[in-house]
Amino acid sequence: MDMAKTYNPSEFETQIYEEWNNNGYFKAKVDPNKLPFTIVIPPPNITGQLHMGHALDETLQDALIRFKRMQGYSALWLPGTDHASIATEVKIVEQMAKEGLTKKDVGREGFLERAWAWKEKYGGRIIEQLKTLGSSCDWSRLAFTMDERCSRAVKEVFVRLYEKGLIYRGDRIINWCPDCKTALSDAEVEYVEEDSHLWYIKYPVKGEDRYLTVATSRPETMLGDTAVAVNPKDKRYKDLIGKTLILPIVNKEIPVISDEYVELEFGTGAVKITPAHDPNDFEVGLRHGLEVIKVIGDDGLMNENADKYCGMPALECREKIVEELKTLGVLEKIEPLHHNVGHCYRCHHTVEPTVSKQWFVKMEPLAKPAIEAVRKKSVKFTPERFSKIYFNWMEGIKDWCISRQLWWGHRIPAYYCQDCCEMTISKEDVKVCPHCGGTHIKQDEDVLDTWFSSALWPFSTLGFPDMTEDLQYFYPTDVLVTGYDIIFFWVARMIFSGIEYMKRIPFKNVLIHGLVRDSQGRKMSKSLGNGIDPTEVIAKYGADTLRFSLINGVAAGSDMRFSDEKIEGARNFMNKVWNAARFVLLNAEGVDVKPIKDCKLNIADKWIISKLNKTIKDVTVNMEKFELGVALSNLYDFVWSDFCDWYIELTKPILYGEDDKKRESTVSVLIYVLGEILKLLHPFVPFITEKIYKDIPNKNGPLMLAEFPRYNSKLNFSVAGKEIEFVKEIIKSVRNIKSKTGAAPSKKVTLYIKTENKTVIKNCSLYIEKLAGVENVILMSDGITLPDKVVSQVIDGAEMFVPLGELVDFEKEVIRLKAELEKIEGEIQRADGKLSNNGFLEKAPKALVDSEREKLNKYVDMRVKLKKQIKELTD
RNA sequence: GGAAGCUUAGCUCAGCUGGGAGAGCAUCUGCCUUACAAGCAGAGGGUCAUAGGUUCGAGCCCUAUAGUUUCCACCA
Repeated sequence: MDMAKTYNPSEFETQIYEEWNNNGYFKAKVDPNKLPFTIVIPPPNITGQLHMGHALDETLQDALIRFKRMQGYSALWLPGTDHASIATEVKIVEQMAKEGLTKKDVGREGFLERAWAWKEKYGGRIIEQLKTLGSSCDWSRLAFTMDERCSRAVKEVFVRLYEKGLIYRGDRIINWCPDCKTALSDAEVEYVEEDSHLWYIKYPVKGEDRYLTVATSRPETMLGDTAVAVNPKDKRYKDLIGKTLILPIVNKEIPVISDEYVELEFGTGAVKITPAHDPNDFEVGLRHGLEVIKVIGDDGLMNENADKYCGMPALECREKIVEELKTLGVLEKIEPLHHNVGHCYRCHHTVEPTVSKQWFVKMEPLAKPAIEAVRKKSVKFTPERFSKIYFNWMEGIKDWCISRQLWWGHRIPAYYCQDCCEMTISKEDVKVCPHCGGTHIKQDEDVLDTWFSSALWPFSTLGFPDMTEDLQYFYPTDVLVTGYDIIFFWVARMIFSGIEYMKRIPFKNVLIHGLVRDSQGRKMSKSLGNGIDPTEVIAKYGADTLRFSLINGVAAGSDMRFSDEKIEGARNFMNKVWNAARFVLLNAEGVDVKPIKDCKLNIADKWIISKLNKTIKDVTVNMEKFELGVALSNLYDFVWSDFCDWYIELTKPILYGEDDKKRESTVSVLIYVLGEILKLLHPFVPFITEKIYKDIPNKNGPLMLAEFPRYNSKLNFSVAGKEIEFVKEIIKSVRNIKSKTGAAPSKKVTLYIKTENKTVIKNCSLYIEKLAGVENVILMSDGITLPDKVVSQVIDGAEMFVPLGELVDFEKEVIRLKAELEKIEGEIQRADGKLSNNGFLEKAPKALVDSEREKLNKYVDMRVKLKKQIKELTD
């Protein structure tokens, strides 16, 4: 045995990881004799550094994949990274800015060169960090959303969708980020509540001496107004419908139209319509055939349509317009307004709804079967409630804007002929126009939304569009593990993509986990500086400690608070496992360890084996239900409470005793149970378990390839189990007596026991003596009389007496016994209450009624004995 | 405006198809007992948010209320 005296993970984690990796244990093979089990990693951004969210996500996946691998599946965990279009592009732009360069300066080619160089330099950083966490990914299949395989899949899908009429290009209102200078999808806009104002502006009616007042939160857009709308039911404005207004400042004639969309209560009930800069106005414009006039440019500055305001930032223009309206005398009033304003999810700049020519995916036909798949439970969410969030989003889904005015990403495979102006969509580069034979071809400048390639991830990484062996064997994948924050961005899109292109769902299960928050429940963020860096935790405490602290006791789907205390708790458990293993292995030295089936098992052995067997069942069931937090705490309890606190203590009298045969068999059981514990724990804490396993005798192969323990109904020894529980109660009682009476735990006492279960006590007297600090166990029978002054305790099935001489304060002892009596009285009342209730007797299951009756008898019996003891003391 | 979650010990949270309220941390007491003081033994601590209801029986199911968190929608 070469285990160090203290648990020091930094001494072995790296080495063990290399052993696994170098020996190819992570590689998944297409094996017709095995069932596949597949997880594709949510690809971290190449710009990313490992944070707690990743750590949780990857640990869950690694635990699942290791569990399934040990169960005999051909388990593939497919790793990869995401090119993260916007996020990466922003980084490159920042980097160039330091050199005083802009995108324009270096050009598209130069920019992409830099981006790829950046990817080569930093893209692997997070992969290395994943390795320190112990991730058992098949690195030979490492993918990247912009590698050749994935890019091919992207083009294939784009072309197919276009040909099917599900991708179209058109002028639509989209969300524009003036800072990132690109269009965004609806999902990429976050709404934030802000305080603003509502400006009431009087629009003069043409040829009449009256006004129509409109209310707006964005006066600068009035330059692009092409109508004012009122509700057809609004009596106030009935006569104005169809009339013409003079748009102030611009002095343009615009009509008053009627549209249901206008709310009567809000503002004045009259809405200025700016189709170019508001989604609702755009819709109204379509219905009424209104002109679309853009006044704010893509750079966030007012454009040439804004006339004298041209070139001015929109917000500044707003102030100027308000001033001008004031001088014109058409500003009626200003009211405070609290409303939601859209922001870019990447840079948090205010987004500008604007009309723009973009590419869209028609969502309705795709959403339908995707909704159906979840409804039919072909795809199951864990926890189930997340399917509601999914339905909610999918059912109200709008077309997906997929083009981005960026350079880093998959360039849209649309080619425009300069000669005939025809467009060609093609998987291959187009050099010659298929329409006119011209050669002046320009490819679309835009790239695709990052999530367009992410949506294909479960099959693009396996070889799609080719029906590769991998794709046939490993698809559909089994479980997708991710946070609830990307259900819309990613999960939903993978589901409809898988169904559309593969004709099969991409995964059977979606395991949703929550966010890792700080100890006060706040989101961990760079700006708050409250984040705990997982790489630091790994360096200081080891990956196992981190993994344990992230999983133990955490319920699926809910956020968790993470703190130093949690880490310490986890570390303490690792230390406990380490030391227990050390105890077992030290005692096993020089002993011939046999399989337990060849051992003569004693009562304690049978008890721990039964407990282990139950734990195996609980852990397995909970793993299958994706309740990893519960599974791990089952293990925690078993290892610490049952194995360490009791079984190891129970083995000591034998290990330190004289009987070699007994010692041999006890060591064998210790080794067996420890081995099983290591297997059960391995998916969660792979390093420490593999390290200890090296010293386990009679094993074959590494722990990570060992077979996961299986529940065995033959290993339930219920009689022995009950007997040990009885003995435990006796030991606890003696300890309790000592503690309550102020006697030192080490003080040896004589214990008198009155019980029907004499054999158990005889067989276990050694345990009682060693664990409770008892010198002599005396079984009460005829002819044995108790000393005068004793402290007593009544438990189910036994009465105990300990003479403690002068040490005891008898008044205190009477108080203690009376308190005990009171408890028993309470129990009797409860049981009696139930049993005197006819409803209970008639309707409750018979077994329950019987057990209540049994309990009542037991308590009544205990009451008699307690009363007798109190009487003896007070006489 | 719509939806979902949460409310259990001082703190953080478990609690399964309804059948005697649990863990970790913290607190108190006593222990360096030859695996572990990162430990051992013992103890205290809860009207399960509130009010109704269903049931023989409710922390769990139903209804309402309050507090809290989150998601969606976007009404100018």
